[in-house]
Amino acid sequence: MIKVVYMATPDIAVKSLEKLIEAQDIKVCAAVTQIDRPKGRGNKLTPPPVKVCAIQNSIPCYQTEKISCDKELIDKLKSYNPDFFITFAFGQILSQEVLDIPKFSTINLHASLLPKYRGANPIQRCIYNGDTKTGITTMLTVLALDAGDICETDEIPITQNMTDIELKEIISEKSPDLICSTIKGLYEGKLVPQKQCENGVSIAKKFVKQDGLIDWTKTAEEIHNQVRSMVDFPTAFTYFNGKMIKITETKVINMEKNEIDSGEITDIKKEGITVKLQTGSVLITKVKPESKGIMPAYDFANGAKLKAGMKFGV
RNA sequence: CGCGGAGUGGAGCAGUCUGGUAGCUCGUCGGGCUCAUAACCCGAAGGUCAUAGGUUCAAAUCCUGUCUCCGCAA
Repeated sequence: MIKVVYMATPDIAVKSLEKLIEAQDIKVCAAVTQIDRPKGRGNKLTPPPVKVCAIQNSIPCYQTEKISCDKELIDKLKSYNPDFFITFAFGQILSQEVLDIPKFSTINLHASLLPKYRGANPIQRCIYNGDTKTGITTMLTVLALDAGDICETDEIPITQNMTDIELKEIISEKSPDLICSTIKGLYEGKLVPQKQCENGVSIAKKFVKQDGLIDWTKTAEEIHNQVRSMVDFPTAFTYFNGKMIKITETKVINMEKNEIDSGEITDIKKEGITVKLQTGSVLITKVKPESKGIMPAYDFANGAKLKAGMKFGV
């Protein structure tokens, strides 16, 4: 029986926890997550999804603000005599003292093909940059950011119109198997972790609100990649008549050069709103105005009295 | 009680400040035009104005409570 402690917070990591709980030869001794945080409108205190899942499955769940400083929790974790710590979108840096607790090692699942996209935001960044493939990687956790030896990887192709939400879903589905296979491989000594190649290192920073602002002088592809990479957060947006309009779905129509200096609405039809750019044209198909829900771009155009020749961004 | 916006035929909106006949762009249905159409022309159906009270001769509109949805901030 392999004893593990699972450290994770958001919903992308829930399926992996469920899988570990189901696995016959693995015992999840405990789960560790971030503390409940005020969230959403009204600042309601919300428990992290992993905690909810742990409680439903009667797994002891510990919450801490900073595990490295939490002496009591560290002692508690030691008492389980774990073989592995598993981290997946945990959101805290572990100290060497914590890393040394498990008999075998602490392994981390990272949502990129390392050494590319180390850091907090690999999933959205690869779409934003227009990559055609990404993946998930299990690695040994070391003190340096996502720099540990690679255990196993699984590639994921990124299709033309894939969004961050879809990619997250795929990662959430694929991660459980990779985690299980890695712990078993390490436990049985069949898996030998490989050093990361230091050449292709890149860092994926988190998006901030302002990253969502659409620059209409960019190319059709760049805008399309921006939109689909941040549907979940922060969501690409522009302005129309002084009000914020979020754009949640687009298509690239062409990449022809045009003699204009920024985006201009050229056509409005059922499929959506066509915006012509310096390089290419995008079709905006779904939109989310202030105070409203997501709606087809054509419906928005009808209500907002949008006409060809108008521009977004004001 | 963090700040703010919104709820009006099937969709998206205007009307609310200044109370007095339910409006606009679409969609749907029927008819016409057409070789034909997602185009155009004519006509029709469809709304307890989120909900519960209050004020008033009269409330979508003013006041109060409730529900739902959303933006910001964290």
